[in-house]
Amino acid sequence: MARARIKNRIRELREASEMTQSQLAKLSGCTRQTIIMLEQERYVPSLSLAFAIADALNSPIEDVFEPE
Amino acid sequence: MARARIKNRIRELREASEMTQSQLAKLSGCTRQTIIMLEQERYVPSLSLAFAIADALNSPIEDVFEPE
DNA sequence: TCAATAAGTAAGAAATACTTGACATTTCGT
DNA sequence: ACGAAATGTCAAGTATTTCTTACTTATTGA
Repeated sequence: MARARIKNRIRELREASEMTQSQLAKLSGCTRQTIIMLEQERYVPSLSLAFAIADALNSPIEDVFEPE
Repeated sequence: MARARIKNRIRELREASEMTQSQLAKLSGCTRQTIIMLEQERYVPSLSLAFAIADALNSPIEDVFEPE
């Protein structure tokens, strides 16, 4: 559908919380590869993963993700 | 990964805005089928579609979607 | 210098989201 | 009662996300 890109502050918020990629992956129930891909903005996550990550980062979705 | 279900208020908000499924589909850049599936909570949308729909409904994401 | 930890790359498989098209059913105005 | 508009169902195919596995590189500490 060629939908809009979405930027995220995962790395920024993760480092602010002093978490490793592995820790965030575990907390949000995905793999480390997925976190890497997301931090590099190689794809847009599903909404449920977005919620899980926002939760793990103690931030509302809109703080973590932003459409360009 | 067996991620959490997510409830949504798409139908409720769409009807409050007096929009048909087709109109919402067009506005948010997806098909009518997709809107039907989402209203029936048959699957969880991608984050970008979620943003597009929330936008079309003039509501923040957290108002439209909620993890169970 | 060695081992362990953190981050990155890549490729294929599996799962899920999304589209297309065709047809059925309900609702509603005239 | 009729036709049109809105909603729903089904199935098949495409696109995208996510996982798995395996290997690389850099950093740090004992």
